[in-house]
Amino acid sequence: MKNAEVLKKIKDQLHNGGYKLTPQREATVLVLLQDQKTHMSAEEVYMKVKEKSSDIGLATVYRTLEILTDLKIVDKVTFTDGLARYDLRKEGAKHFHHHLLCIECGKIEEVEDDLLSGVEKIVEEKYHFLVKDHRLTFHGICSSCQKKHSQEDSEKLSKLHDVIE
Amino acid sequence: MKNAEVLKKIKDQLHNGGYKLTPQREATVLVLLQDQKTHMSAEEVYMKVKEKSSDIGLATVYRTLEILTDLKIVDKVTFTDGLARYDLRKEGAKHFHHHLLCIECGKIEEVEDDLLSGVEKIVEEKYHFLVKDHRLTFHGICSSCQKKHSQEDSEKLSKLHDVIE
DNA sequence: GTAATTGCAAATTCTTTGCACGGTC
DNA sequence: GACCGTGCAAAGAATTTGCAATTAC
Repeated sequence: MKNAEVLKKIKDQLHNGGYKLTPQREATVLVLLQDQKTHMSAEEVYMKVKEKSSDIGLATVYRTLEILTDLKIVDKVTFTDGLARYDLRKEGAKHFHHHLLCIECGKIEEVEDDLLSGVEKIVEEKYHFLVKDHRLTFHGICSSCQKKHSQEDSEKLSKLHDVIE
Repeated sequence: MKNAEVLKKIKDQLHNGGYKLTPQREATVLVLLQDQKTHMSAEEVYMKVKEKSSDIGLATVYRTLEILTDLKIVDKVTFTDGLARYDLRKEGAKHFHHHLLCIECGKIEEVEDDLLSGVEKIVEEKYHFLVKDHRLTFHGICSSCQKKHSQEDSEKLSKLHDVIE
C-alpha cells in the first residue's frame, strides 16, 4: 500500500474519530510514515516536523501522538530507557510487531512474523485471559555486534600466536 | 526456597558486587520479598519501607533499586503508564517471566511458564540475534472482567424480557 | 459562527544528582 | 581516618495542562 493511500486512510480514521484535519496533524503523520523504522520519541517527531518547514509546538506533537495512539494508528512503546516511542501500525497487522533490542549498540530491529499465535492460545486457555494485543521485545546481541566480538577474539588469538612464535 | 534463604543469597550477591549491606538496603529487599505480586513503583517501595518503621529516603530507594537491577536481582519493567516498576527475579529463572495486563481494571498477572523457547530459536536462526532476555506482556481482558461483562449482558437481556412481557 | 485546536509557558511527575553529614572497618 | 552510603533539597528530563489566540469545517 502506498504512503498516499495510507495517509488517506488515516485521515478518514481521524474524521471518523471526530477529529479535525489540521496541517500539524498531517505533518506529524507524514513524518511517521517516512521514518517507520526509527521508533521516534515525541521530541524526535517534533524536530523532524520542524525540519520540514512546518511549524509546530511540542505540546501539539504530544497531543497528536496521543490521539493516534487512541485510534490505534500508532503504538506507544517504552524500552529500557523509559522514553516513550511511537510506531506506526503496519497495514492490516492484527497485532503489534516485535522488537530485537541490542544491549551493546542499542539498535532496535523489527520482527514482523507472527510468532505468538500459539503462545496466545495457551494464555487464553490456561489463564482465561482474552488477549487483545501484546508487547514482545528480545534483549540480546545483534548480528553485527556478534561479528565485532569474533573479530576481536581472532585478533587476540593472533597476538597470542605472535607471542608464541 | 524460603524468604530467609533468598535474603541470604541476595546479601551475598550484594557483597560480591562490592556493595555493603545497609539497613536501608535490607529493608528494601524485604519489602520486595514480601510483596512479589504487586509490581511496585519506587514510590510504593519507599512507602512500604517507611510503614515498617524503617526510615529511608526516596533517593536511597531509587539508588538501591538501581543496584539490584544491575545485579539482576530485580527486573525493571515499564508498562503502558510509563512508570518504572520493579520485580524480584524468581529463583533460578533464566528469563524474565511474562505479564498479563488487563486493559479494563489494570490488574497485572504473572505467567511463569516458559512460553518462548521455541520463538527464541526462530529469532536466533532467522535474525542471527543472540537472545539474552525478553519482555513479553499481553494486553487484554482478565477473567474477572470477562465475567463482569457476561453478567451485565444477561442483566440487559432480562430487562429486555421484562419489557416484552 | 463556533467549537476544536494550537502555541506558549507554567505546572506536574518521575528520577537523578550534589553535597554535607554519619557510620563502618 | 578514608570511604561508602544516606538524606535532603535542588536539578533535570519527559510529559501534561491552562489559557488566550487562531483555525477548520
